[in-house]
Amino acid sequence: MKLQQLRFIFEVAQHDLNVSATADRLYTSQPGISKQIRLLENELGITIFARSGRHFTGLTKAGEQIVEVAGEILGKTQDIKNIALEYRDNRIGTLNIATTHTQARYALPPVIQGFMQRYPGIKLTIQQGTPSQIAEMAAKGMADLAIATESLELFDNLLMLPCYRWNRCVLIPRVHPLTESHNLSLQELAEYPLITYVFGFTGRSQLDKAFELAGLHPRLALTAVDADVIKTYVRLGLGVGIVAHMAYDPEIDQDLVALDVTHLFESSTTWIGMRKDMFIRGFLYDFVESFAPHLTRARVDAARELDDRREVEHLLRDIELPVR
Amino acid sequence: MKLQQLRFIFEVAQHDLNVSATADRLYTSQPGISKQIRLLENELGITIFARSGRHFTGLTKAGEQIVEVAGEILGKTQDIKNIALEYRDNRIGTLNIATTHTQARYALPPVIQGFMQRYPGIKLTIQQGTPSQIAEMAAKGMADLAIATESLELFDNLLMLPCYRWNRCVLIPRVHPLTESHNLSLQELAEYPLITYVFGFTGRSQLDKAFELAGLHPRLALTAVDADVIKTYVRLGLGVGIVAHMAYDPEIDQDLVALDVTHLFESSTTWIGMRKDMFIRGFLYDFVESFAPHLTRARVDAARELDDRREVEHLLRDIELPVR
DNA sequence: GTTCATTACGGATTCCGTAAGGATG
DNA sequence: CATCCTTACGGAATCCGTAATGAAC
Repeated sequence: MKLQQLRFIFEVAQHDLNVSATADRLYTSQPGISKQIRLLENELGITIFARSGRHFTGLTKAGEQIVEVAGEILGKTQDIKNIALEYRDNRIGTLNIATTHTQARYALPPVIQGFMQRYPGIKLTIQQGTPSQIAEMAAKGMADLAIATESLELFDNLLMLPCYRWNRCVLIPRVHPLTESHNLSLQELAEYPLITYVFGFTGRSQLDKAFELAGLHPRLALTAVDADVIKTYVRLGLGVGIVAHMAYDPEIDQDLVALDVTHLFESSTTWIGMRKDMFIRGFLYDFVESFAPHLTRARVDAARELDDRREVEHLLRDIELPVR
Repeated sequence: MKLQQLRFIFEVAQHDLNVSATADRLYTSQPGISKQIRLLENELGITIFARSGRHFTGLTKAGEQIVEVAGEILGKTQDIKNIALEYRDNRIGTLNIATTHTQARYALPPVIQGFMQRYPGIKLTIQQGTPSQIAEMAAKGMADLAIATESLELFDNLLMLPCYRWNRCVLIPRVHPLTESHNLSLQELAEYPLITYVFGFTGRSQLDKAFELAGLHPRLALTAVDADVIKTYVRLGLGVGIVAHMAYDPEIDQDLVALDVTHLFESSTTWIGMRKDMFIRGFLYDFVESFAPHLTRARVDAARELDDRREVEHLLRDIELPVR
C-alpha cells in the first residue's frame, strides 16, 4: 500500500470515477493511475471500483469504506506537512478559505486585508461555492476553513464555531409606499413581491420560518444567490428586497432605502467550520480570531477538545456574539 | 512522503530511538531506515529526531507531533487492510487481545474457547501486560482490544465499554481464626496481614478506598500481580488473601476457604477498550458480544457514534451489567 | 466512432542490501 | 572499544511515461 495509491483512489472517487480526467488534474498519465489502482486492488485482494467491462461504474461496498479512510489518511499527511512548515517558518504557507458570496463580498474583505498585511508570506485562496459545497470542501480537506451561515452541520467531522449574529434589512427604492410605513409588519411586507436569497443560502431558512409562523405566503418575485443581484432587481422595481444587513452599504446604495426589520425575523448566525482533527497553524488561529475576536486560540483549542457539537455550544454559550 | 517513512519514524520512536534495534524488529537493514528518515526530514525541511553527533537523543517538538500523526495514519492503513480482509473472507484474519493476568486466567478462557471454535481461521494472540501497558497497546494500534479493570481511561482515543461487575472474596486456609467469623467487618480483616494485588491492578484502588474511608491501615504482607501468587502465599500462611471473586475456583482451591465480602467493598467494573475510530470486523463484534452479551453490535456502534465518554456511560447506564 | 480503461514496454528513479567510515560514551 | 548512525555503492525492483489494444456506450 502506497500513499500515492490512496491518493489515486481518493481522487478518482472525487472525479466521477473518471480516471482520464483525474490524470489530467493530477498532471500525470492515465495508465499510471490505472496501474496503481490495480496494484492496490491486487494487494488487498478485493476490487475497490465496480467495473462494467473497462468502465468504472461505481464503488464496491469495501471500496466506499476504503476511500473514506483513504481521505482521512491524506488529510493527516497534509497535517504532517503543515506541522513541518509551521516549525520551519511560521510566516509562510497557504490558507484556503471556502465561503459564500455574502461572506466573501461583505464580511471578509477587512479581515482579509489585515491578514495579508500581517502575513505577506501566506498564499491566500478563497473559493466561492454554495453552503453545502463549501462544507464538503472543508470536510474533505480541500479547504482549511468553511465560512457560512448554513449547511455546515451536514458533515460531522466539522467543528462549528459561531462567529457573529446578524439580521436582515428590507431594501426598497427611494420612492416606494413602504417608505411611509412605521414599524413594518410581516403582513405589510407580504403584500409586495419579494426578492431574496435562494433556498439554502444566507439564512433563507430563518426567513421562511418567520412567514410560515405568521401563516403568510408572500410571492417571491425572484430569488438570487447574492445580494448584488437582489439589489439590481430592487432598483428595477421588481419587488422588495430582503438581504443580510451587512450587505447594505449606505455609501454605494444611496438610491436604496434600508428598513430595519430586526423585530420581524430571528437573527441568524454565521459559523466557521473546520475539520475537527486538523493541525491548526499559528496564522490560522490568528485569522479566526481576527474574523471573530471571541474565538481566541484558547477557546478554539477548548472547543476542539470536546467531541460533541452540543458541548461546543455549551462551552461558548455565555459568549456574547458580535452582531452586525 | 512515503508510508514506509512514517512507519520508520513511528517505530524508531517506539523503540527507544534506537535505529539498529528497530531495523532488527522490522527485518530490514539499519542504513535503510536511517536513509529514509533522513529523506523524510529533508522533504519536510525539519529535523524530527534530535541528535547528538550520530546518536538520536530525542524527538524535536515538531517530531513529537509528526510521530503522533504518523501513528494515526498507520492505524488507518491497518483499517484499510481489515476492511479488505472482511470483504474478502470474513472468517480469516487476526485478533490481538491485550489483557491482564486476571482476565486472561479467569474471565477469558471460556470465551476464547468458544470463539476459536466459531472462527478457526482467526489467528488469536493474547498479550499480557500491566493495565497501563495494555491500554497503550490498544491506543497505539498494537492490539485490537484491551480488557482490564483499570487504567483504560488514560488514553482518550480509547472507547471504553463496560463488560461486567465483580467483587472480591477473602481467601484463608481451612484452619484459620476467620473461619469462625460471621459477617466479617473491615476492622476484623485489617487485623491480619493482607495479601492482594499491587497498586494499579485488578481493582486495587477500590480496595484501598474502602479501608481509607474506614480509617484503617492494614498491613500488606505481600502484593502480587496475579491471584495465583496470592493464593500460594495464603497457603503458606503469610496472611489473608483478597482476590477477585472469579479467581476462586472451588474445585482447584479446595484447601482454601473463600469468604464473601461483597458488603465491605464497592464492586469494580471490567472494561473493554478499543480505538474509537478503528474498523471493527464482524468477528470482533462477535467476540465482544460473547464476552459481554449486552454489548451487541448495535450497542457498540451506538457507543462509537458518541464522541464523549460520559455520553457512552449515559447510553449504557440502564443496562444491568452481569455480575461475577 | 468516441470515450475510456487495460496492456506492453523502455528509461529513469527509487529502494534496499552490504561494506566501510566516523562519532559517542 | 563497543555501540550506533552516516555515507558509499551496486543490483533489483518500482515507477511513470508513450504507444498500442480492446471494450462500452
